[in-house]
Amino acid sequence: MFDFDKLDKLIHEKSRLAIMTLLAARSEWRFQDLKSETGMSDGNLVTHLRTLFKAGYVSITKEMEKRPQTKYALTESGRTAFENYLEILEQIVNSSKKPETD
Amino acid sequence: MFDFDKLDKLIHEKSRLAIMTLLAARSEWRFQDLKSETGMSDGNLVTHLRTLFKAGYVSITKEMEKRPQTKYALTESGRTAFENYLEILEQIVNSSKKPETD
DNA sequence: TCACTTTACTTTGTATCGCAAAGTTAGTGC
DNA sequence: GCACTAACTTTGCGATACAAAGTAAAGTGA
Repeated sequence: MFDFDKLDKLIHEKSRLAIMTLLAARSEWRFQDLKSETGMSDGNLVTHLRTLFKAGYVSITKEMEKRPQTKYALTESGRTAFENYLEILEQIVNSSKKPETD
Repeated sequence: MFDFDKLDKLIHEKSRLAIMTLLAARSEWRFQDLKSETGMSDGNLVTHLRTLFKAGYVSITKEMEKRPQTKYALTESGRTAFENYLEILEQIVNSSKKPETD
């Protein structure tokens, strides 16, 4: 069996999994783009981003071009955590596709 | 992007994911074996199993050989739900391994 | 027979968390 | 100054995971 406890709880949550997947696919995201892509409310999104930020998984860059703009990106540690998470997912997927004979 | 909303909330939860993975790998499980394998408390385990049962994902069979024994198994619908769930996981894993250039 | 154990379940209480809605702050353009 | 927007913060609700303790029913051992 896998160590399901190793499934990073911070990532293993639909909303944050969506965010992490987005962040992993592109180097940088503006708040508004994340918002429209995920369809989350401001408060909800910002809370999840802060959670990921506190964990060190996401970096926050504030800029002031025309309007205030905040950009979010994966940190190294975030990418590592995400990759580890994906590895466990992969194991689950693979093993369940080829069930062991008992 | 994937439809993360399609990630079956009943399955996408560490404890129940563990249970579903076990149930998918073997045709039948006794309560005690699930308990020792997952390390969960009675109350917690039975609650998760009942949740899955209510969703129609798990069947419960009560027997009386020596001690009372309850056996749990995946239903057809449970297996389907699990496979659908795995499919989304797989998409996430695959896409994140080969990130699209933006 | 009676105490004890085991299985499987219920109840209770706590702590956490997702989420929406509404309010807040600060900058921009007119 | 006023409307508008970005990006928060606050508040409150509802759901839920989980542990711990209690319960019921059946078997076992003395």
